[in-house]
Amino acid sequence: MRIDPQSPADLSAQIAQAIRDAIISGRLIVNQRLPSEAELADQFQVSRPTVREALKRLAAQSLIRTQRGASGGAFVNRLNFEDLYSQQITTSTLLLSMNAVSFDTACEARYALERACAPLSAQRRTADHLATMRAEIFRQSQPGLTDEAFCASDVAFHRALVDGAGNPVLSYQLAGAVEAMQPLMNMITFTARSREEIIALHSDIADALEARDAGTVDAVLVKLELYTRQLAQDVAERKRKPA
Amino acid sequence: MRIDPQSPADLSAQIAQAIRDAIISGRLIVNQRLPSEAELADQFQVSRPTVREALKRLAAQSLIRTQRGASGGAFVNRLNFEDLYSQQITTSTLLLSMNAVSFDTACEARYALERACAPLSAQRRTADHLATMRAEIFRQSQPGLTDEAFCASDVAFHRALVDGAGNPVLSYQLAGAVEAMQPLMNMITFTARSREEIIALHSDIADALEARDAGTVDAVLVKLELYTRQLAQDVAERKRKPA
DNA sequence: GACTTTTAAATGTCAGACAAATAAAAAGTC
DNA sequence: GACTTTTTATTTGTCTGACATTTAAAAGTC
Repeated sequence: MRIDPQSPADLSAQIAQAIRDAIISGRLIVNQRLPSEAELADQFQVSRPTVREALKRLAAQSLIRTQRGASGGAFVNRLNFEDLYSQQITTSTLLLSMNAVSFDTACEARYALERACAPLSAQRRTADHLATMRAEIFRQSQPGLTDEAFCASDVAFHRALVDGAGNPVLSYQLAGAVEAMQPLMNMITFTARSREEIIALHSDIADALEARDAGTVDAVLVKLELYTRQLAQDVAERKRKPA
Repeated sequence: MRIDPQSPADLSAQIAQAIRDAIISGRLIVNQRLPSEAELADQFQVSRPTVREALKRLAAQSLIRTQRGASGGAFVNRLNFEDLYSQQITTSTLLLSMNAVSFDTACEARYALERACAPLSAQRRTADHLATMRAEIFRQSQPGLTDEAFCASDVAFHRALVDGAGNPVLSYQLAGAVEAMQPLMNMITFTARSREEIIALHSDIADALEARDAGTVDAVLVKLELYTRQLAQDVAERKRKPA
């Protein structure tokens, strides 16, 4: 692992990249301890604060974890989906809030992904997944529910659908898409409440999944997508020309 | 923006989270300049190195960029897909190489996502996308091509298919899945060369996309998935019992 | 007015120090 | 000897203060 002191890039960025490469290439393996900060500083011929900045960069990507104390140090982290979920959600939320992608584009991607999960979920969903979905549908039909709680339940419902596919990669990919849209969906439900319709569609999905009927699930998801995008469009128009 | 000095978490992590929250909530908007490191240190009542570690964490996630010199500083970054692609690829590659997910699971997710793009791509692909795909097919059929180059071309082909959907979110999600599998696919093609079959399937896809026939694209992708997973399984078995 | 020089502000880097946590080793106790 | 307590060494977390480097704007010069 070497760096180029003449490079215009920050030393800490170079060091982070060098260590990252070592992890990706397998020269550093999971749970292996990196040299101490002092040793790394010596090795790269930089000061300890510079090394620390590099390590913080890697920690931000969950590539390493650090422990204090004797026999502490920085260790190569085994990536787990928990960490990745939250990062994915943060990224997706920002993409939407910064207008880097339109709601329509995000919505299309979200339902495309969800429909990709549907056949797998119809095939593999367990009784647990079904029970979760039924429970969320029941919660959604409670009259006193706040809009926020309804949206959270909506997210949980779709989460169960996706998890039913039994593929953590798909779950991870969709976590961002679904959760990132919650704030915007919230805004929509505030103005255009139509819970009955959504609940009915959710019930259709649960029924179809119970019957392992992938085709129907897909069809209902298409309906739900159209409905969502229509609502978003209505809200957008109402905003442009407020009565 | 406040932090809790009593919290067990690192101060730099807390500060990073506080700034991250401010960006997500919209209190800090794109291209807005953050206070200087000295001001932030004063505001959070910590030292400048601690602030710097926090900023490096955010920089690692592409949330901010820094400029040196007068009127320099840290600025809220508009997320762009270029940055996100490479992060996604790094993450996906590590997930695979660390055995956090099996090749089979990754493969299933990858083709599920790709099939989700197929109908959109059949509808929206431009002549450009088709030309790219044809060019890659032609390259793949050149006899002198190395295995690495064949794989790279394979990636480029599928990239064009996905990009044809015209949805950057889907492209971004798939970038990781497809590119991360390249090294492993490489390994497979080394042992079980069967380029003709793959090229034939690629041609079928291009033809179907030209005819805007989503159903056929989907069917061919299913074939390709089965073929890929069969190959992977064969290689795995051969490894377990090496003749 | 156009060009050059100076200046100030900001990040990048360094050195050295101390605090706090932690595990291992050492000492003490029964 | 086995267990508990204390000590110690190691390592990260944080601070202070300093200097180098970059850069844009201000000042100066022709």
